[in-house]
Amino acid sequence: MMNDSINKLTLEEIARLAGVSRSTVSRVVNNHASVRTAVRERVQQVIRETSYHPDPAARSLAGRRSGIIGLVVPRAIQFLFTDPYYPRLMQGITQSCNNNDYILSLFLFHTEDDEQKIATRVLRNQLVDGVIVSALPIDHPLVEQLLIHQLPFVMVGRPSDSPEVNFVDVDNVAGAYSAVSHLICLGYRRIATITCPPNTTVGQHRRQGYVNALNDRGLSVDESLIVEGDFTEQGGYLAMRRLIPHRPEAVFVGSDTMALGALRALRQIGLVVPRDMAIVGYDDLPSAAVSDPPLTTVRQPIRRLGAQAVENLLDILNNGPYPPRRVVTTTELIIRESCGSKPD
Amino acid sequence: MMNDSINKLTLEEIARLAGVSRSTVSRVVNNHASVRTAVRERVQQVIRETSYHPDPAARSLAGRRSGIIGLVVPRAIQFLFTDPYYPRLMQGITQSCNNNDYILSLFLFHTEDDEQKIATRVLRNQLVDGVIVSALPIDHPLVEQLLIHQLPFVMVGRPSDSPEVNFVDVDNVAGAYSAVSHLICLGYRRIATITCPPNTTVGQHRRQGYVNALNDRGLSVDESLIVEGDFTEQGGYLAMRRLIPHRPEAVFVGSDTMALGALRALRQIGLVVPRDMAIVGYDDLPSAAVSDPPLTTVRQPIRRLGAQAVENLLDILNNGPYPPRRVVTTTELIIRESCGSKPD
DNA sequence: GTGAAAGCGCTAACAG
DNA sequence: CTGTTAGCGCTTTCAC
Repeated sequence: MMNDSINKLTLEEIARLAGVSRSTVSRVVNNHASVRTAVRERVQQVIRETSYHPDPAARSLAGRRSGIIGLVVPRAIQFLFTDPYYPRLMQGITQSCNNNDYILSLFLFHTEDDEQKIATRVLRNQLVDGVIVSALPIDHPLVEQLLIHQLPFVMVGRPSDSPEVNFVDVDNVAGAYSAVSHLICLGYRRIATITCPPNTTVGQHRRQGYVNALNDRGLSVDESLIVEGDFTEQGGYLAMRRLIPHRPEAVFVGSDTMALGALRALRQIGLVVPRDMAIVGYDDLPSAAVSDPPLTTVRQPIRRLGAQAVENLLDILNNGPYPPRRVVTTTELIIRESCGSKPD
Repeated sequence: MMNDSINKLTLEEIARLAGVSRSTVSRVVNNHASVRTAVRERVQQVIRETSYHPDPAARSLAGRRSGIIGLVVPRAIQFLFTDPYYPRLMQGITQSCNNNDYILSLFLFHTEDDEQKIATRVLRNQLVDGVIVSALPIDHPLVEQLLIHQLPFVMVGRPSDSPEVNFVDVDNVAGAYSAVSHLICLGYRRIATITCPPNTTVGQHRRQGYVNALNDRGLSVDESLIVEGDFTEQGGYLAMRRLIPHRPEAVFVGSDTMALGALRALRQIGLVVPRDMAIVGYDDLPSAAVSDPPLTTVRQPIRRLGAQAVENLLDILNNGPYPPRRVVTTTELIIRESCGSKPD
């Protein structure tokens, strides 16, 4: 009655206060070029004073975009979600979302039913403008579904093939290579590896790096020194137990979490790292620095990967899908105590 | 031309196919009672055949609800987000969201700017129907803001006072009490504690449980045996280093993550747990079971807390805010090796 | 460069 | 119990 600020703020209202039309305000809000500078500034002024924010629902109904992107974690890898890797990835993702006024929705599928039901909902509706999917087992159907529905997406980690798929990843072959090379330089010859699951590209790439490093130094690959892990601590523990009878001098473990399990297996039977066996991990999770002994490990910039994935996704949203965005960043070998050391 | 399934599916379209009006379809979709069974079934049939899903944007524009809830992690506790506690909490939350066709958005604030900007956006717009906030430092302004804006919310962990605030929590006083009592039963007398930050209710409650247990057994509280931690591994490490000169026989640590740091401090100077000092943690994170030695700890049902928070929030959304929903669940003492043991 | 007008797909009175 | 009718707040042609 005496104060119109009680009215809900709408474009209309801002238009009235600025003495222009609704369309003009919309243009200003959306940065459309064709608005006279004077007018633009007046409108912006009003928007600031009223601290007006456009209604996202109306926006996504009228326009085509929701301002939301999704992070999809399929059931197949849900058990990995508790790995410290994920919180860091999400930190990177949200940081970039915050910077770009985008919102992140989290889709964790627990059951097949979830996966079915929600996937449909997400894919068919314009609920999200695009999604980020973390690395998947090779040939996981999700990729194809996303492709079919033409929902823009960026994968964190590398897809198996599909030259169309956008991704951000580290060079896992090189990362593993650097770790194993370092072990060789230190004088170890009988070097084993606990791999990531072979049905993942990271599993394949890190194994390849291991093999390459051995080959390049003229060391032969002994299949009995290659044991499969499953990304989990327990998996690392079990793998190490299988490895122990083969008496490796050093082990390159495909992830820090598994390396922690491997350390536990060694400790349990009284073997001392690195005196009795050297260990190198992968990821450089926070726990790697405080394990016993501290882990030498291949650092990957997890937060940055998350942030980069978002940036690429938004770029695709704004500028179209071609060419595919494919970013490969480098790793860094962090040398701590678990690999032993010898003076040069 | 020959196949109308190419048309975008709308309420209108479903109505046409089922030979009813748009409103009727809407009623069926929203489970409004007043629809004849025969009609209802016919409509449902069509919906199934076409696998129609209502447009969430239109829905939230016309109706009042977005079908989205938020998980808010303010900057003040962002550094805790990497704690394994969070992934588990999110698993519980998403599980419950999935079951109720709700979507979770994640709001991680990294900077003050974020906090300002996004909080405004979230709070003022009907972007989310409600939010879940994880435990906050006492008197964190977020609570008041949410209250003022009347955005429904449920806190995981206990608010400082506010009888209006909905929350789910465990009985931390009792949890700590059970841990310390157990140490006393084992024969320890000189029992220290590494606390959670005192500006949190969990810090206060767990400390209270510690004090109560000592008092009830006629043991006096020695302030030099109470050291503050900050929830982090490093914090636990530093706290233990301060504690060591006072030679406690046993330490009740306010969280597993800190307990891990405490173990590291002891290991570093060659003290053996539990022979030289007994340790009990809190949370029962996965890493507690595989630490060296495995941690005796107070288990809280983190996933369940998350799921429960969502259920309460949705209940509030559907049935109004009164009475406040306040759920307190119990903890369970998990006895492993770090506390030592004596035959009865 | 700016305004008018037509929806986006749905919910919610209001009639009947 | 069901249909008709207004919008929800915004984007977007299309004129001017």
